[in-house]
Amino acid sequence: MPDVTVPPALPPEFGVYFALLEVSALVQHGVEGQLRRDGGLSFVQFQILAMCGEDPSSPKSMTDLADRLVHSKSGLTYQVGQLAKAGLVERVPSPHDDRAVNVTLSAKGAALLERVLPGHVAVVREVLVDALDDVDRDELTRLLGMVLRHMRSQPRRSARRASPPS
Amino acid sequence: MPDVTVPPALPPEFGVYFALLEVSALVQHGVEGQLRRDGGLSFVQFQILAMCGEDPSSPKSMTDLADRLVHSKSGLTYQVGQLAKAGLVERVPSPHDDRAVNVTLSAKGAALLERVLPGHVAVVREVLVDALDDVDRDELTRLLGMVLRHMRSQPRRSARRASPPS
DNA sequence: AATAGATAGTTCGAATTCGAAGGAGTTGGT
DNA sequence: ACCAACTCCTTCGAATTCGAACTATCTATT
Repeated sequence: MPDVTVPPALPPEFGVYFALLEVSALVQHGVEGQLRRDGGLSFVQFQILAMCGEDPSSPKSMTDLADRLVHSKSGLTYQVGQLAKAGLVERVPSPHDDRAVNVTLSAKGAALLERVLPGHVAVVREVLVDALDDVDRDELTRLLGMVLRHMRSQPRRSARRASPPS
Repeated sequence: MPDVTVPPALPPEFGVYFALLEVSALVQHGVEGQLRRDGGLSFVQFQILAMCGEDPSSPKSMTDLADRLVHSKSGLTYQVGQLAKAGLVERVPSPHDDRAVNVTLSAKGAALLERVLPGHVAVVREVLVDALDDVDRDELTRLLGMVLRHMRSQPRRSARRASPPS
């Protein structure tokens, strides 16, 4: 019998880490089915549409979308291409920066978003929102907001690895 | 200005949804870099190793892993294949069920896991754990645990068949 | 036992993802 | 005006992911 080395247990405060990952994965999975059925959309595509519809007065660049959705830029190029091909979004050259491309919802895209949203809301409610009462839900929102602020305040992705030797 | 913006069409209690998704994506992204650098592992591969090392006395089947990591079975087959090819895990036929395959850490896999874990813990701590004080972190853990229980009480992920409700 | 229906895992093709490399535009210092 | 460094986005190839179809095994009912 191979002696099984017991891997070092993680510190107990890391329960929050695993719980977070699993909850988020389960929510995404639950939502993906609905989006596919009701609108033929992948989760990422839905996120792009939702973000574009969020505030039409401030158009979103590819980089804005990639940062917020935590997606690679090349992946975004691909998905925005798919959505554009389907006539759901339009690429609009930025007036201020000739390098940038803004992505806006087309009328068709806005209509699809509205068609998909009720079912989406229902699934998220069933799977996530209804798991907690109002007080606990507000508390969870507050705590996640704190984490988000903490993360956003940290250095960008160009984080150089601190050489540990010294 | 609120920390968490929500598309106008969504009820306000859905802030928790967007916050959850973004936090989780950022944590994963932060962790991926460290895993790749320190161990040449993808996040999924690390999760598989970590889960196998969690409690060697209770071996994990492919389905166990797929359910817990919220991954497709075919994707798991691929990744376990990669890990086995690298000599990090071993496929062991289940003694109780000839259909099932259990995945166990090899000595090499356990060693790699131990080598990668300290840096991993450091990144998770920096990015997530340190965002909150002890009280808030425990509270977040508790709330996520409640959501998890709620989700798990619902039909399994594998439950997917066209069976007419007679 | 014998059958039907679930379950475990794999294989396959198609779609998606990422990182690296590259083209084009912008910025700031001189 | 110039040049270097930076940013925005796309293209490309390789790796990963999923769902559907399939084989083999288990379970429950008859």
